[in-house]
Amino acid sequence: MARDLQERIKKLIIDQRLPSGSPLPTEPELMERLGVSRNSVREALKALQAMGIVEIRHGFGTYVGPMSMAPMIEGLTFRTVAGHYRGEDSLLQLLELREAVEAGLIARLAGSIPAADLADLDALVDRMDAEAAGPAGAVRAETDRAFHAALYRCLGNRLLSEVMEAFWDAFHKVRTDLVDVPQDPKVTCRQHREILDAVRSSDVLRAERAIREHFGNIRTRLNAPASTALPHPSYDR
Amino acid sequence: MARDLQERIKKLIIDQRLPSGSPLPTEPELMERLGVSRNSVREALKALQAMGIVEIRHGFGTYVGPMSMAPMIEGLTFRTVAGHYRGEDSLLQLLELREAVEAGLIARLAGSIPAADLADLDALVDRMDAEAAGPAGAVRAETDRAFHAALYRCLGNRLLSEVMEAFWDAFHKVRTDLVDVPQDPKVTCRQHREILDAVRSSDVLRAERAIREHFGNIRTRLNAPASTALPHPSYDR
DNA sequence: CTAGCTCAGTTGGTTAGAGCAGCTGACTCT
DNA sequence: AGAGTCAGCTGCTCTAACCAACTGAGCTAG
Repeated sequence: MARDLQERIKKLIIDQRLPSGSPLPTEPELMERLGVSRNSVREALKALQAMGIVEIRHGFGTYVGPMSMAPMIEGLTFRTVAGHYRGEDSLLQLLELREAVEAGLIARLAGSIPAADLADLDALVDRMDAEAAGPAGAVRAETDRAFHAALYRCLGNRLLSEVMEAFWDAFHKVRTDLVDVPQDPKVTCRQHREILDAVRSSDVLRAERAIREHFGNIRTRLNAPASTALPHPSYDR
Repeated sequence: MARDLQERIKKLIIDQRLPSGSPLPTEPELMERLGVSRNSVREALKALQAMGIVEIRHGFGTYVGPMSMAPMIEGLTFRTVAGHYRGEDSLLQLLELREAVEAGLIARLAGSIPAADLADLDALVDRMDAEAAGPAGAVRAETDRAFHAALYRCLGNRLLSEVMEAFWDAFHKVRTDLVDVPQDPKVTCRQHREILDAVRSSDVLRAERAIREHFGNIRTRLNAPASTALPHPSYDR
């Protein structure tokens, strides 16, 4: 029945064509319309919130959610962390997934990427160089993220962008929490520039090779420290 | 605080290295251990259930979930349906995502796929032929699904397989519910066989081309019927 | 007249207690 | 010894009350 409740609320959203951000009926209203107690309504809403379908703002109301991939990040992160602690190579599996998506996309990019995006990417690689040479001696994670996001922006596929960012986020979270990955910022910069140059020159094969090399590099570094499995590394996410 | 509760339960699972299927404390036990009311415990568990992290069995107990991608399917399906009804090309975006993943994977497959898997794939394509020539005159969806699942089985990446099946499921659900896609079973069979042959002959480029052609075919059929947007096609999922 | 504060009303958040419903396992009757 | 039954666990739903966050109208002070 709880299951059914969720479906009925979803149906409400779909049937009324409610866009993201639209206000949903208040809890008492839903109680009456669905003929169940407040408790059940709340449990259904909680579940829908966990799936990103609704957004609940305390003292304000309930709204149709942004339909982002945020809940997927959380689920994926948890799954990967749990798998890692149980000795599975879940982090590597996540990396392979990222590699597959990006390698499959890069072909569509080469040659059709707008000049404006290329300029943005140039700026990002320049920033990587600066960060590598700077006091930290490492490329900031945010810069790496921005590069990969900017790369596929021109495809005009919101779902694609969000899924890739979700994968990136989950990977990043788990990596920083669980394993101490050595960085060679010079190599990182070089590989990103190679990807960019390949895309710019419309060379599909070279672009795909560059992407795979980049991920191969991450993979190598991942295996290097033998997956530091701390005895009880308090999980705090 | 509800947020915090979920985190504490997740931390419980992680810290104790509980594998999928392990029993979790009962609701009264969680009440006491976490110092909150039963209602709050239940809402947290509902949210975790929606993310696939726990599994609740009425009259039996609460268990660590299978960590499958099932919740993602649901979220993705809903997102796609909602987007479609609002006039977005969300179904096409989902298809592009599938294409990207499969195109990015096929290269790793060509040449390294075991003979046993090839035999399974042969059998599946044969079944497709039989179904196409049979009374229904169309390839069963389950057969198509099985083909794509079997193709990447040998990569030994559970996450990958599940994500791809999740994408397939979401796509299939939305397509069958929303748009009336014309099928040419002969073409479907031919394209699957071409993919299989390309993989068997270790021809990376040909395999990738075959995959892209297959998805291109689906894409064409998707656009053909001008996305039948019914006025109020009662949503029942 | 306006800027800021205050307070009432609305909305979601939490607690408590009671009874319902599904499953298991031991006990009993045949 | 086997099948039926019942007590006990488990999660599920409901009711009712109060807490906490936010909004907006109205008031007060500048």
